[in-house]
Amino acid sequence: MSDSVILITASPALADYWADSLGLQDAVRLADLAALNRHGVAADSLVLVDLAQQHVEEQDIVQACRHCRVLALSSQPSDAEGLYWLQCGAVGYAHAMSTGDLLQQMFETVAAGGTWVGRSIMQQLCARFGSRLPVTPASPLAAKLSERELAVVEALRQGKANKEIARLLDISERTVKAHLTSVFQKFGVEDRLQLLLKLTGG
Amino acid sequence: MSDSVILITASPALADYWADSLGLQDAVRLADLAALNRHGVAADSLVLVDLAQQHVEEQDIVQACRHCRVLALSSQPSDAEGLYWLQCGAVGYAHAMSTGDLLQQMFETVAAGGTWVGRSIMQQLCARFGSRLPVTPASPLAAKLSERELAVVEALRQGKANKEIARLLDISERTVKAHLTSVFQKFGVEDRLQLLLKLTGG
DNA sequence: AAACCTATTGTACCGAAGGGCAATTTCCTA
DNA sequence: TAGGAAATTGCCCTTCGGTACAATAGGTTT
Repeated sequence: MSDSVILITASPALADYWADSLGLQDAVRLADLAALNRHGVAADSLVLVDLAQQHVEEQDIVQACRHCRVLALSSQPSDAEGLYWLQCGAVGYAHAMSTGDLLQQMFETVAAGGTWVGRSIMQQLCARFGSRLPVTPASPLAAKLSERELAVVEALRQGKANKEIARLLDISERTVKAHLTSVFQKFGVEDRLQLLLKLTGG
Repeated sequence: MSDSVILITASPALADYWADSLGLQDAVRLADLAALNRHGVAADSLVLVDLAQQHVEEQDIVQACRHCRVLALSSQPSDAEGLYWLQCGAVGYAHAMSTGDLLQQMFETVAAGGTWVGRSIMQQLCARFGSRLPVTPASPLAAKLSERELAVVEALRQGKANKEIARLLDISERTVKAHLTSVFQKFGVEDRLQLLLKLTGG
């Protein structure tokens, strides 16, 4: 079981709803994430956060998620918002006014060490995961690019600069440029930015 | 909830264990995924698959996951295996001999439309993003940008150069640079390439 | 009114990116 | 064995990207 539960919302009514649904009348209540980080709480606490509040700093989210299990609850859920919080380290994301059953469900799931993620978001997460996989010799890219060019492209995909790529592959920066020039031609683009867009389907 | 439940395992004992733990004495039992795809089942069925069996074709997995909610259960769980199945579309992954409580937990989670993912796997899934967060108007980060900065970012998204952006917005190239410098700071990146990666999520 | 924020632009500097021209090496094929 | 493709690198040049140091103007907040 979790050491303690913290409810974070500016709305007393919402906190009441959560507490009633989950049987947590004695849960700690705070106004915002900043307060959580300022005062600190027992490590590994379970934190329910109402996303209605504005001005949530990314740093606050990351810090909170590092120390506690954060369950993000939005009054207007969207996949984008959910992905954002999950990437910051939240272990669950759902509608703030979910039914008691669903809240109970999520609560038990995360309490058991799992992560509660809606179907749509999970699919997006996996889709991105797939698109991030390194280019394999089996992909259509390989047909056009040489082995070395592929290596350079892979590094470029990570946002690396020519100098970094050179160090990475243990070749001179000039050679990196040579490979890139070749790749640009094969793909009909003018620079690394357009290449990246072409690769990632932007 | 689910239209029907299918248990896929070559081990009758394991099928019994699942059925007992979840109170599904009347669940359909099949030997392997191929059988599921061959005969077909009610769409959106909940499928528990024992991963002990060898030679599971990726195509079979993907096809099964497209039509049903697949809960992958391994006798020797590993993050790599879990990630593989989740990528294929599974909605859950855990130890095949998990405690009845945990099985029940997972079962209810996926029945509720969620996804059961262990902590370790979730972290890896998120780690694949690195520090790159997809930013949409729904994300808190986008709210940090001014109207003008958003316009510049939008153009950058198209792979446009500073000079083009300047013409597009009818401002000087210097102003474009000013806006970009501001955006870089707000997003914690060093150049347009990293910004793009952060925006598109790779 | 003073303080402050945003948008705008200029000049200037520096490093990164991209490419032209040319040379060398290695490895594979006709 | 000669020819060719791929990889490698150097030198030099141009353009682009990013920033430091300012300055001006309009709008908002206190």
